[in-house]
Amino acid sequence: MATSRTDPVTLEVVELIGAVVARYYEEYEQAAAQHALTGAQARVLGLLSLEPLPMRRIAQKLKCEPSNITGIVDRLEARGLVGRRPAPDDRRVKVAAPTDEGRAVAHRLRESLDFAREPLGELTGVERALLRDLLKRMLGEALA
Amino acid sequence: MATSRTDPVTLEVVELIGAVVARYYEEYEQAAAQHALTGAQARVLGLLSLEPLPMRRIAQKLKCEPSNITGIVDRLEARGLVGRRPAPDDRRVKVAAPTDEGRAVAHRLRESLDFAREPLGELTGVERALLRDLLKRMLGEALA
DNA sequence: TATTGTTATACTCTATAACTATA
DNA sequence: TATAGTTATAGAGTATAACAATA
Repeated sequence: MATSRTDPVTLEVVELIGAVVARYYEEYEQAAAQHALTGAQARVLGLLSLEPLPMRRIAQKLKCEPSNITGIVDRLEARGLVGRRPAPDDRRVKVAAPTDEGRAVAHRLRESLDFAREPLGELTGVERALLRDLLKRMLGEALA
Repeated sequence: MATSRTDPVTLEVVELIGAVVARYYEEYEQAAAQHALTGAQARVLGLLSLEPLPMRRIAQKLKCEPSNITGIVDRLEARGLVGRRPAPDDRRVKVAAPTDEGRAVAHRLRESLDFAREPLGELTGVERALLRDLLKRMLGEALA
């Protein structure tokens, strides 16, 4: 197939994906700031609102060093959005979980993340399904 | 049309876009690190390799405060990748431009940004064109 | 006076290495 | 001894405010 890595359509798609990434990131930071959170704090809170996690697991999900998570959770805890509790079976492990207020903020945060929803309104249902399938194939096994 | 902001397909697409953004960002940082650059430094160098720019214009493009650009360009200049020169018509303005080595690094950086190219190999030419059109419509006027 | 770039300051995120408490 | 979390440290990005040079 005509799949040179530098064919015009491919380069165009690469540029468009760059634009999507820039816009998504920008709007994510703005949404976080509206709740007086940094991007990293918002990401951790969002993670924990799905499922309480040990510190080390948070670091794995965010692909950063565990030592960084200490400070981020510290600041979320100081705001009353997150709490730590020792795991019953291994007292070395500390599980971070959102408070009721933390869950509420995480929910409002998701609501205000209109980016990928509002512009999707431009597309018909069939087109959105098509886009979904193309993105899925593009991401391939990396979805795990 | 059945365009509720919370219909299942829309939510799925939102999640997929989040995955694309995460992967793109991660790989961008890695590519930058391979050249001993931070993400911000790589972005500025990439911008300047297209066109020399006054400090203030760089800040506008990166959507950050001008005071931040001083340090980023300082570090690129210390590495010999970028130079500053006063604008002839307004000596307040300093135009940053890549050196020959800066241009070479920017070029290699682009080469190593395989993300949105390699996985696009999964798609046929027709599918890539389809993806391009969908992304274009999604981004709408924001492409300016 | 207004604008460009810089400096000074404070905060956050990041990685590395050393430390503690458990296991 | 190994592992989970933390602390200490240093570098980088960010915003804000004040400043110098130029317009």
